[in-house]
Amino acid sequence: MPELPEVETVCAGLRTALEGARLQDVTVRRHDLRRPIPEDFVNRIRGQKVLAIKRRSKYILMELDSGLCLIVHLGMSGCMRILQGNPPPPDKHDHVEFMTDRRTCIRFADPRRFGFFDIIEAGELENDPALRKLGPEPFDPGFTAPYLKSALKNKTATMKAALMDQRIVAGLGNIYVNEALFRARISPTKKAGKLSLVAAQRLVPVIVDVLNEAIASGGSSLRDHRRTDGELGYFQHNFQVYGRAGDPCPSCTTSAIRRIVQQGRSTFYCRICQK
DNA sequence: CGCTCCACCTGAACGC
DNA sequence: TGCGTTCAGGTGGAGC
Repeated sequence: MPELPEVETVCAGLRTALEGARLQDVTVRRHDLRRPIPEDFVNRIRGQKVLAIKRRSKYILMELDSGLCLIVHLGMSGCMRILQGNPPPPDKHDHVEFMTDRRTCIRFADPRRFGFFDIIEAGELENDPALRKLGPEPFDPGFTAPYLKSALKNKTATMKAALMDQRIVAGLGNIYVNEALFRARISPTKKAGKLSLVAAQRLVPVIVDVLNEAIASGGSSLRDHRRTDGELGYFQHNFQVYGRAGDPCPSCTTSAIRRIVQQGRSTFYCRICQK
């Protein structure tokens, strides 16, 4: 599911429910997620207060008052539900649950079990193997056209592959890479090392825009992505190319949107508008 | 090292 | 209705 905007939307919901609250009960119903949930997981975090909810790329970071940090990744199909009071019986994919001292229940459901939970010392965040290699956040002042051009220098991979690479820029996934390349009129098959500075100057702001718009509309959402309140996000209705194979290009209106496969994933683009 | 491919897992959608 | 096939947002390890 979730690319950066969806994770940011989930974080916003978690902030309201969790910041300043104490994790009174922690329940793990299945340990076999993408990374197994450690045996001592519950004991290490039960009773602790959540100081802050942060986001790095697609990772949710929960800072606890003991100096530990809970890292959560939603994988492809993970979602967080926030429920007040006594929750209904869990269904088969509700794997992890927190009950706070405010009687708020936070439920993690993940049918495909690609998500994971981890606990590290807050001071070790930048050494974490998952976080260490990440490139800049798209909203960082350091994410500029000159940065992007130099990060792509000599790369023979395609633009699609390069923008999916979290070491170049963190947080983009399949949908927003498709949308950003369309808006910047850059072909997904273009060799990344050949990107001109002018094209990079178009690309950087549209990446920021497309993510900001998705966050503003409540996190994109796919078929099965849900916000923490269980409502679907709205941005799915605004995709210009993603999932629109065969439709007329919204820009030139004469050519049809094509679907190709790159790195085993669908790419959608207009062959006329994107060079 | 850079790059591509594939596995991980389940469910939804579609074709016959 | 039912069965088989294909596809899905991410990540990271294998292998070239």
